[in-house]
Amino acid sequence: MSIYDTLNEQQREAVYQTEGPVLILAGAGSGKTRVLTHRTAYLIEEKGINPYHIMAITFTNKAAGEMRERIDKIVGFGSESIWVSTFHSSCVRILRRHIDRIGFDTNFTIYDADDSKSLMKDICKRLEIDTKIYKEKSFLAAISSAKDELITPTELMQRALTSSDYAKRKQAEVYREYQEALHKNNALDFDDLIMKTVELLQSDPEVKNYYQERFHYIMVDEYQDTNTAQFELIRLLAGKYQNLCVVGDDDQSIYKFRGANIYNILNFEKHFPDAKTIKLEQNYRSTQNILNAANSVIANNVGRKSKTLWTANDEGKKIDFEQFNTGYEEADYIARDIAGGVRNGDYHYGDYAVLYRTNAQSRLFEERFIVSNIPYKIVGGVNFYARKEVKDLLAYLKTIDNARDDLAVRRILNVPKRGIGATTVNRVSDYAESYDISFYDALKRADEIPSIGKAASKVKPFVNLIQVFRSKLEFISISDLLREVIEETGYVKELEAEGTDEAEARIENIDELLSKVVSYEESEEHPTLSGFLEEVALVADIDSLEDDSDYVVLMTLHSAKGLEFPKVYLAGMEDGLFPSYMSITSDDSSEQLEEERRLAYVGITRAMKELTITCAKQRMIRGETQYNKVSRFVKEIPLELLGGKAPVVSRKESDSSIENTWNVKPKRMTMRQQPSGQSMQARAFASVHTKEEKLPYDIADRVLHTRFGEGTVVAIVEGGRDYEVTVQFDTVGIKKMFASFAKLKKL
DNA sequence: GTTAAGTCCATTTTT
DNA sequence: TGGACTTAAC
Ligand SMILES: Nc1ncnc2c1ncn2[C@@H]1O[C@H](COP(=O)(O)OP(=O)(O)OP(=O)(O)O)[C@@H](O)[C@H]1O
Repeated sequence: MSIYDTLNEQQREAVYQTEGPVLILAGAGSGKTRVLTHRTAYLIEEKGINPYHIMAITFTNKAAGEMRERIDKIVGFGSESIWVSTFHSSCVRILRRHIDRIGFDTNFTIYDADDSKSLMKDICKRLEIDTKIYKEKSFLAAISSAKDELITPTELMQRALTSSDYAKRKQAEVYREYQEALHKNNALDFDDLIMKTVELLQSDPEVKNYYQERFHYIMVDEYQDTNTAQFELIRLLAGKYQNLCVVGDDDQSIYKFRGANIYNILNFEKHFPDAKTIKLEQNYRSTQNILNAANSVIANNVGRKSKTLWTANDEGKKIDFEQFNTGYEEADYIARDIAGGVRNGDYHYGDYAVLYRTNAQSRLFEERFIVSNIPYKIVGGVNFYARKEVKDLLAYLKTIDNARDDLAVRRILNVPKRGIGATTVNRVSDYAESYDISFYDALKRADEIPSIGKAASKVKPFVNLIQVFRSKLEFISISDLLREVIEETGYVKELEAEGTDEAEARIENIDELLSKVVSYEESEEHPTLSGFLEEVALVADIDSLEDDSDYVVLMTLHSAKGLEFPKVYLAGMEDGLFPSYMSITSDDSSEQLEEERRLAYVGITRAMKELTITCAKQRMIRGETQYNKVSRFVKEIPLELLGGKAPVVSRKESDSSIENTWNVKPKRMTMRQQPSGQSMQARAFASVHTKEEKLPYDIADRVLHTRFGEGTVVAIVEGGRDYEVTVQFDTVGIKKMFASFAKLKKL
């Protein structure tokens, strides 16, 4: 029996249909991703295709890794030479080789959202735009959607000129400036990665030919969420052999807000007239009840491609629907339910996922889970690599690696404080501009810049520091380099001295960064600093999910796409939250509501065995209490599928008592890679320090600090749970710290 | 140039 | 509610 016998008939057809354009259109859990994996294996194993000629595009880096792994399990060889990656990573790979042909240096830097924003701020300042009226964010949004549609600054300007909209013209102008600035910095933003690749392939026949000849077979997962630029990219790459297989579900298109164009999938047969369409109809993931619920919700959308979806699985339990008075009770219920399920041996923590519409909702669950000692991991929110402390240290590494990223250099020039302020930065910047050199090169010539005067003496040590690191680069490992950066800059020391929970969380993140460097070094045969920085630039939070770890996963519905869990909670199912207030009130409300409904469909279909839907009558949203009705999507589920342990009854006895027991606040930053519940809780409690009755020192006493050395106490302020002590140190100056952290010794 | 206090304002979703 | 940004004081 071959492995292809584990597929059903339609799936097998999709696997065997290797030639020409193919659209696999199918509902959730029908094995689309599985088909792609087997199809790739089939190409290699049965068709004798060289893995080198196969490209597979996935939605996340994690999915790419998994696909490669599974192919490897089936075929046993060659999987490493298949091109499996996301759109963004693929483009970076192509551009690193060939972008010089369109006027960039191949070691361009990639700007993340933060970087783009600071660049935009500069530009608005330069163009004297009143950012109270025209917001940076709105410019960035306009530029981003232009790029998703492959619209150049010139084209945008032309469009703007035909309308009399002043704002549009401003946008086009800013777009042009923004692109020029990026070019000058030899940088690309996220959307550029795709657009520039398309530009490259369109303008350079040689490069286009090279890649067309490389990719004989191309496959794209989650095709319903591709945008116009990505479509064009695929069309170009597949232009020669036309062996393009796309896989998707129009009912799961949920990324319109970032440019996804559902017509890519709806019109696939028009784009590729000889396309073969294959539909998969059997769902292997969920129980009948769950599938029925999902089907009845999505049936309320119009203009869908017709699809059947059935399952041979059991009917399963009814969907547990619970309404609570507050979000606290909701979180409490879910926490108890999980704890109970694990206690009974029904599930492991890792079988559970809590899904919600907005990241802000994670907070209540986090607080509750800490109290209940439930191990969890929050996916999403602020990307790990976007956190201040991580970005600071990465900026050091970037600057050491090559100081061409002006933004990175500027970021760390005064971190830690070196007494270099905005004025100096601007003057150096002007100087760099007028001599057409990089910011860092200008810093090196600080003495020659007349306008900065004595500030030059402050810049010198910084440049020296970087040069010293550079000279070490070839002798020490990346992790040791990072350790030295941390040591020399006193970054962690400073945080330690702060002594707050937040600072502690930042230190943990820095440790985490260190271990990521170490694991990069271990995984790579020839680890390089540039290689590490590259890897780090495009990771999404979801990539850090580990399958074999035993923790409850909390994430937004968007992040959950493509995943599955034995038991799923859909929390906050309230009108105004989900569907969101924005979608209900906007002027193209019906369209937006359909997208929200698709999101609900995605959420419901993540569940394999059990689904719990919860909502709260009242909920705190940005400091205000909102009263919400049960989500319309819940009402679209037939009543007979719903059950509930305590449906729609208010539970008096738990009213206020719950809120009052919640006094353990989680740290401000979500920890990465939640360890076991036990140590998590231990740490959470460890941060609640007890105030000492009386301090062993007083104002004007001489004291000793483990890091800062000797100093004199200048002030002691009694705070809520601790004393805040201000000390004038002999060497490092004045520092404020909490007594219980600083552990000062009286001399 | 740095820091503390004070004001405004926005909240979907993210590679 | 709290984060981002501005203003005022050191
Ligand atoms: N022929 C099959 N026999 C047994 N199990 C299958 C079969 N096909 C798929 N499955 C299982 O069904 C589940 C869903 O498969 P997969 O993730 O590939 O679906 P999908 O269509 O990509 O889902 P989604 O659209 O939700 O991303 C997986 O657990 C997979 O192992």
